[in-house]
Amino acid sequence: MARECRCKPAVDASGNRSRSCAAASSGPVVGLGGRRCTAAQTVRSPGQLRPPVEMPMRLSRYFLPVLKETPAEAQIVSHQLMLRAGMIQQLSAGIYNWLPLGYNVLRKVEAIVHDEMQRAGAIPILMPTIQPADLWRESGRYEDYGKEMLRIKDRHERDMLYGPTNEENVTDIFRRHVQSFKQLPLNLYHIQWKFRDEVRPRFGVMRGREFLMKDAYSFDVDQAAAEAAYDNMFVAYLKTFKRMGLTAIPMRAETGPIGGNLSHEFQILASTGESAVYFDAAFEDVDFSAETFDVEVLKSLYAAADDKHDAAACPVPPERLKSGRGIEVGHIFYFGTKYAEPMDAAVIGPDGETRPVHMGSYGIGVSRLVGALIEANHDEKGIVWPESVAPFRVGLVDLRPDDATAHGLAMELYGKLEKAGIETLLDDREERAGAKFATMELIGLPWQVTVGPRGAKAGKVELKSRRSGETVELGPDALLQRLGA
RNA sequence: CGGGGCGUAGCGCAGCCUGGUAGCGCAUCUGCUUUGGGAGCAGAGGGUCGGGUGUUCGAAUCACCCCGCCCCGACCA
Repeated sequence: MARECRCKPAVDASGNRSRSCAAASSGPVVGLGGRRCTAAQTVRSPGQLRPPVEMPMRLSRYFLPVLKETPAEAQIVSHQLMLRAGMIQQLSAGIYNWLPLGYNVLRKVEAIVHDEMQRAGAIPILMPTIQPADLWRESGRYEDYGKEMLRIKDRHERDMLYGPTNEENVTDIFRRHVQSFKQLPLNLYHIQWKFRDEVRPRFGVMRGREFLMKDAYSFDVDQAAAEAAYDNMFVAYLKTFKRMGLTAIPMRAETGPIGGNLSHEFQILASTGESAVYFDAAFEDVDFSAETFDVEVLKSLYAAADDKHDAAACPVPPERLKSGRGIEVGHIFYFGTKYAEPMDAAVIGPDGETRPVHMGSYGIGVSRLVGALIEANHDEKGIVWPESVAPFRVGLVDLRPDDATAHGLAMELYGKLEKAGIETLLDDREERAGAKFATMELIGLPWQVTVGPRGAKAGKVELKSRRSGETVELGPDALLQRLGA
């Protein structure tokens, strides 16, 4: 793990929320409309919209506690930047508060995962965080799981637990309602908080004790059908990560406490990743933007994390072997009847015979992804969000709220961006130019629009790409057009 | 769970060894000046020194116990 320098110049937090500019008090504070569909290629009916994850916002009225200084406890860059950008705040070891900016990103990631799961045919449900121990005794895992499972008692001294995963729970749902192969295939998923009492939580949300996870569970009549369901999820994962601007390499994996004999983990490549990974150069030729994939080909390509990689036994010739660092963000399993048998989840097949259902489970670390995204997208100045998960798309810098021309133009643009439903964060604080630019770069919004007296006089504003650093001067109309307003 | 370290103002730290009742930078508040890359000057506010017990005339400082957090290792979405 790359460690950042821990030198600490004696400086600190630039404040949020300086007084709001009196001159800026006209106009609506928050737009009610302006909901953008995060899935560019999907059109949802209004009934399918989830609560808005972003609204135009002015910084003087927002809650963005940015830190000028890197807190001592953060070791890796994503943790440092999440703290500095006011995204999260630790409440206890491995347990975090999600502040507005971080929560925005978390919901963006969540929305993409939801969308891709449903496109793949999985059906959303919601299972509880607290589960009765008896259910886990049925599968034998109450005894097997070990100290990672947080065991608690209710007031009646009944054994309960804060779920580290939900195989038993979903199997119980299944067995109570499904009797026939005709009701298959079925894939139920949810996005819910989990708790694993890690001995040593670290790296911020990358390895917390409480974490948000998407877990899907497939039910099929036999192994062949279950493996098709597995492949279906395999492809959905590639699409999901691609949509977040990440390259995820599927690797053969151990099944651990989930069990089973077929498993892949998905590692995204980031220079500061937790483990070294080795993979066939052929992965670099894969078009992850594709709609369809040849799963058999992808499964056959070599890829392994360092603990499973043996240079001597590696089937890939050295000149075709690539290496990098990876972060595990997803893990899929086929485990057959491991839970169905002890828990008596069975269906009647076409032949009239009753047989245990074949299952698989498919996890994505949603909260971990927020950290992983930063590991894969940052520079020395701060975060560089991919557009699909950015907390706001545009950062509008009202450079001099006291300059009538510049301020007027900034507010006009803000109003138009708001009306067009473009997620915009307006920096209307009474701060110096440097502080405003530094904040924008730290929080990493994809597009920065600077409106200052210099340009405003000539009817020009500045548009800057956070990622490339490229800057263009253009008029307000051209700007709005560029941003799709 | 083994080994190590740290808890002093919102953040980052000094003071502790050698006990005498708390300090620096940033942030915050007020005023003036400044204003395209984390401003300057002047003034102000803010701390049961993680908690408890003990030693002492006196404890941030010494001793013991507890709690919390961080790092290395074993373990993991």
